[in-house]
Amino acid sequence: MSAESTRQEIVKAADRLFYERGFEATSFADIAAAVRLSRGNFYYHFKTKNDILDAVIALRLANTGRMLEAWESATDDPAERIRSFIRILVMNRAKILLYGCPVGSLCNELAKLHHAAKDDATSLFTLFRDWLARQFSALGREAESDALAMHVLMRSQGVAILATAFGDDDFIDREVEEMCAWLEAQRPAADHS
Amino acid sequence: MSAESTRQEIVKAADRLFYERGFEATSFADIAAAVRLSRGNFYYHFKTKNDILDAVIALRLANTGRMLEAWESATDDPAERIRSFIRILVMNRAKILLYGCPVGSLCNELAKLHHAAKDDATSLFTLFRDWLARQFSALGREAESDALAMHVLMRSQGVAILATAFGDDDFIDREVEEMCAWLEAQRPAADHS
DNA sequence: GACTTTGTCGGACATTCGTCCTACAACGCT
DNA sequence: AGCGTTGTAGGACGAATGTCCGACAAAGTC
Repeated sequence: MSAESTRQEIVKAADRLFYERGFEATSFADIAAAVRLSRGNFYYHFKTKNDILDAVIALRLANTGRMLEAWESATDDPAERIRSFIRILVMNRAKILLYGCPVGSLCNELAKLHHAAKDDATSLFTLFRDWLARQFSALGREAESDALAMHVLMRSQGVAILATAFGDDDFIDREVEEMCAWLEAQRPAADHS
Repeated sequence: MSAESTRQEIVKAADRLFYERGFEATSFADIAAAVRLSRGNFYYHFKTKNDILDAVIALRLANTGRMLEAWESATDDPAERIRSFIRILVMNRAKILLYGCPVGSLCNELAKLHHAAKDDATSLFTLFRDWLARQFSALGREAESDALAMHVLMRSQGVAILATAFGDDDFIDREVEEMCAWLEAQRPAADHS
């Protein structure tokens, strides 16, 4: 097995475990067991736990970037693109009910730990934020595009938190529907000048 | 010092530390140091870490209950009562920017840990949820009162998460204002029958 | 066929974790 | 004055933590 592919296996396993258990609660031994490597051997691939965290964030940034590009290629309609984002809540409902949002929970944990990588984790949000803002601009809401993007982000975070806390499946559907209705209402008023 | 007052000191310190650092990341030694007690002596007051968590949740339930009663005594206007809830985001902005929402982050962490006390933590949300639902009922929205309560809860959770991630002070103000505007729009349509 | 490189293994390390016990100081009661 | 209760101190316990090292198998290079 090449070093690079082993490294990727480690990062993939760490990505999953950091999401499911949290960063602090996941030990070297847990990740090692997940990829069936000896615990000590980790030192060869990653010097510290923070190095793994950096690699996981980099992986998520790359994956998120690809996902956003795919949504952008799928349609020219900005509203439909935004709906693609909103539908994450439905697509990933099973995992969200158990573990919440990977980005939100990581940012929250790193904030509490005053962790150096907190800003890197936040940049995952920034990726979504800027992409959503571009879609709202394309929708003709240039002036408020960033505020609208933050609003969409805010709603999906809130839905994820409550869905996890209550384990409520239907709540997700209701709020997603309401979010889509809100989105339709955001189309700019027709210009009668 | 009586055992009871020492116990309360411990629970108060644990409450703060669980909020600021998270449950898992807070050790017996941390709490002991905060109340200037020897680490080993904890066994006299609390047999296990879970016992402390239970006591912290009980304390939060009691404090939250008192807060809701105070809001209910302060005014007869249900909308103004709901605004009292929304204003938590402004009142506690400093701590929220650093650590997020105490309830949301605790529920999320306990969910990831598959912790037995997760449902107890969720009952903190339930307290707010039922109280908010009663206010919406009093506002004349009986049929949708629970959904509206969940919507308010969802928004405040989302605002807390993003405010923490971005450290954005103004974002809180903007979303609180928008939430109040949304609330005004929730008054039932006048009955013309 | 000797030599270097690459990736893995098993375990050592100091520390910290949650848990638990024993010894003792301070106090109220008789 | 002697006694029992109550609360604290200090430290022991095994397990687990993140970090790190030396030995070694497999593969490629000369």
